[in-house]
Amino acid sequence: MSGSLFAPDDGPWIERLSVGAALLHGWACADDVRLLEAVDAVAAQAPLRAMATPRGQSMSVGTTSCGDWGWVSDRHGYRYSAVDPETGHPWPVMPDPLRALAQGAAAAAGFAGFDPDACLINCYLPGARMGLHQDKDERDFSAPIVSVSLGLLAEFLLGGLRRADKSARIALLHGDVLVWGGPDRLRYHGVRPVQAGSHPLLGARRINLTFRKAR
DNA sequence: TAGTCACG
DNA sequence: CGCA
Repeated sequence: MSGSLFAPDDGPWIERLSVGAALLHGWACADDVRLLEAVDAVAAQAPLRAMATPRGQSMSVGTTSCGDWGWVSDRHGYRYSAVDPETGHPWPVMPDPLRALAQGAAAAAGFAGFDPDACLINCYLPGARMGLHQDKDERDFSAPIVSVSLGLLAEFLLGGLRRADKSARIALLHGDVLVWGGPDRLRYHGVRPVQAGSHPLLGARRINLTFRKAR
C-alpha cells in the first residue's frame, strides 16, 4: 500500500467544476522542466514587464507573450498586438511544448480542436495579484481559455458572468490546468495576492500561462 | 473594473 | 472582509 486513501497520488485527475469549466489537477507536472525552459526562452526574447492599466496604474504581475498575438495594456486600453511594444519585434513563436500542453488539456476538458494563437505569460512574485476581470478582448468566445499554473500556490477566484456574482475560491498548485469555455467563457476571475514561499523548481514565484484564441 | 484605497 |  502507498499514498493517501483520499487523494490520488499517481497522476493527473480531472475535476469538473461546471458545464464548461474543469480543473486538471497536476496535468502539467510531468513536463514542468520542459515548460519552464520554454518560458525562459520566450522571456529571453520578450522580457517580462509590468504593464500599465488604461488609468495609468502599474500591474503587479510581470507580463510577456508568445504566439501570433500578445495581450497588451496601456493608456489606450486592452488589446492584442502582433508585436511587442517594448521592442517593436513580433512576439516569440509559441514553443511546441506549450502549444501541445494547451491542446491536450483543452481536449481533456471537452474542447477538442483548440488552436491557440496567443499565450500570455504572467509572473507573480509574492504580493502580486490580479483583480477580478473577464477575458473579453478576443474576437470570438467560442474557444476556451486554458490557464496553466507553475510554482507558488495561487488562490484563484472564479466568479460568475456578472461582477457582483459570488466568487468561488480555488487553490491552484504547481502543474494544475484550469480550462473554462462554452457557457463559462466570460466568467469573471482573478488571483488573490500570492503568499510568500518557495517552490523547488521555480523558487519564490508563480508563473501562469494563459492560452487563448485571439483571432 | 487585468487598479488602489477609505470606510464600516 | 465587503463595499463604494
